Amino acid sequence: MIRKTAGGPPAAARRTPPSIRDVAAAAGVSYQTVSRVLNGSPSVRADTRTAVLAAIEEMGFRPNRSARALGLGRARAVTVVTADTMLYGYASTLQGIEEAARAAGFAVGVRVIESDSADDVRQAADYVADPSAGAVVVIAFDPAGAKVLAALDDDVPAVAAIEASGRRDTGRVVICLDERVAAAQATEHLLALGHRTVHHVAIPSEDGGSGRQAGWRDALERAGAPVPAVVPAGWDMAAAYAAGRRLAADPLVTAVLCGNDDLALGVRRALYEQGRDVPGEVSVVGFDDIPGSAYWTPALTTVRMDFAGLGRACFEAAVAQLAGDAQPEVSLIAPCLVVRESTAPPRTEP
Amino acid sequence: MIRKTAGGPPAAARRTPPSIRDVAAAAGVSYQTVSRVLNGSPSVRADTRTAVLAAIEEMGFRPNRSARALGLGRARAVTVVTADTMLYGYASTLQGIEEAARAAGFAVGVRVIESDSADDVRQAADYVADPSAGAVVVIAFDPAGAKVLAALDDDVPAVAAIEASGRRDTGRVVICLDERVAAAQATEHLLALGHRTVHHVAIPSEDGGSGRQAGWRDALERAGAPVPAVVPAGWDMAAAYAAGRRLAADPLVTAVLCGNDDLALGVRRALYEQGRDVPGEVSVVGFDDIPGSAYWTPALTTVRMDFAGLGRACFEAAVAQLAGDAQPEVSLIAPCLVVRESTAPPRTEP
DNA sequence: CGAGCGCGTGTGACCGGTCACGATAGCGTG
DNA sequence: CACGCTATCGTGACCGGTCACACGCGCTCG
Repeated sequence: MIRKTAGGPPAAARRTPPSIRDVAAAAGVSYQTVSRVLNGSPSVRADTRTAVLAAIEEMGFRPNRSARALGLGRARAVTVVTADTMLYGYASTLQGIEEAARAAGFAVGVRVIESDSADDVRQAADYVADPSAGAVVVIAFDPAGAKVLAALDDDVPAVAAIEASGRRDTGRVVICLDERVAAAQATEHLLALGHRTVHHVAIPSEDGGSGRQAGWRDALERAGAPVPAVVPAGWDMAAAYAAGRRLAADPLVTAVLCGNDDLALGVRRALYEQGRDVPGEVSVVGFDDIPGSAYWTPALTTVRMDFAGLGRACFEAAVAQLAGDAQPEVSLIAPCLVVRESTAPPRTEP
Repeated sequence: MIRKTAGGPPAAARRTPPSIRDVAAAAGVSYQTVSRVLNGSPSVRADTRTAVLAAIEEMGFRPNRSARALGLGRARAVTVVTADTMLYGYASTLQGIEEAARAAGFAVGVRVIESDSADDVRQAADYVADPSAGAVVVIAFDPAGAKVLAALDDDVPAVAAIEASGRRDTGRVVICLDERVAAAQATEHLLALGHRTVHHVAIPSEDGGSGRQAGWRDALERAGAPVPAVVPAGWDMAAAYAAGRRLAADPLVTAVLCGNDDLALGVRRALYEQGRDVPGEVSVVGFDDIPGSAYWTPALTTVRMDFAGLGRACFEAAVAQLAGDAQPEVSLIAPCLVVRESTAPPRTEP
């Protein structure tokens, strides 16, 4: 490592960045006073404070994050635990967390969960047990995230972002987007258009019962419509495409609710290849409102979700937990259906 | 912070996680020996090592990352500096870095650059100057990234991911995807199909001269084709859409190369709304091969880029720099054109 | 047979902050 | 005028690792 050079070259540039003690010496106070200024302690006289601040400014001093974390016991940081970083919902949530963290002067780390195997789950949980991880937000939209949440050591300050409320109690703070009512809304839109029922191509869900899928089922049951078998498609567009081909072959299918916009794309492509017009013959609705969906042909009817808001709320909650404060009120923008071109009344029977 | 409880409740669970000295005491050695085992020092007798390892295992000891970083002078971590986390190229590169880092046992941090203003650039550079940032990878596809790269303190171990070689020398290790030849390839494909020339809707570029745009120009000039004015569209699909409307109005436009797939989507939508068939009347090619592009209608001809490989290579290079090792050889998958449905020969003049 | 060397290990200081406590000064009060 | 209190500031120890160096031991070699 770099050590302070005692004699060094004559006009050598400083090697080691200034420490709190260097600043103290320059300002003519003790290191503790500098520390107090850094932490905004009220018991520092105004002129002392300005002197210290001037020294800090002049020397270009910046507190060492590792040292601070070591002394404090936990870092002023947030680390996001997630099974994926590219999928729109995950990436947007991460973005929301990052923005809020940066605004608050927190460092941000990312730890992805390789799989939901016991080993990978444990490794992720161990990772965030380290104090340098700071506060933790686990994105628990899927089984891997949910397992990590359960495996977390009790004393790591963590909150979870989940898909829908009503999940079994975990003893942890959770913040959710209400996808269930949103999915119901989308399904009702299709029903109101005159469709007999709505098929569902699903993403993997944490428990298969409380999120998008549940909302779809709710709406169908409330309307007394038949509830077709769910078509699972993973996160994979290819799987959605395959599912779409099967659906396309069935003349009774006139409306499809997809677990997310990517799946909707796969389904729509399959429909296209089979010559089934969207929305003329079958209506398709997605979920998430990814940026491109408004530009598709036809533009996709979908449900807009406030993932970024979810991320920000999670950050606030995680920090509150880190500080031992009461949980802040959360106010998220409710999901909303945005109707575009991919839905229409079913073709009237000839 | 949590302090060790001296007397504490009778059967109280341990509060503080075990430290290196606790392990040493349990194994009957000194803390330094434990440290040596942790770092794989060869000068530890085999049976001593196994004893220490057993104690570590039994106590569930995990080294404190902050303490290690403080002692070492730099953290075993990599932090990614980027202007964006959602755009496909950026997100994929980040993903590649994360995978490699996780495999190597490195922590990963993210720091996004708010804008390319002097202030934001400086803040980002300051952030990674902290030793806890570890090695640094700056994604310099855009002006903000390039500015941060230039603003970096000389002694922070950093490498940059850039769009194409041939950039002005920065004195920094840079790793690039050769987009220039890739763009030329795509342009030549269109020319070979019989198009008189190719229009270009561009993403922002770091210097407007060495990346995608330059490759396009190269190919046009080599073929003696006219070089139309570049249509800049930012990162914004709406801007691409607007550009597409203008292009659609010009009957001379028969082929469009877009700076990325998102822009291609905007352009294609505009063409669609104007009733200009793709690829019948105009051919469109994108860049990046985002996951959905194969499922669009028509499926997009585009250039596949190995962003994940770029990310992995950047990580390796950054770590080598952190360790003071020689730069490793990099081998990236070259970009390749994937021809799908959105390109065809121009309609023959009636 | 003693000096020299290499192996395996332990001790002390240090990284750069934080906490707990003590010291000093200035002030008001009985 | 002695006492106590508060505002302000400084000293020492500590967080949990790392480095530099010293030490004891057994071996080889002159």
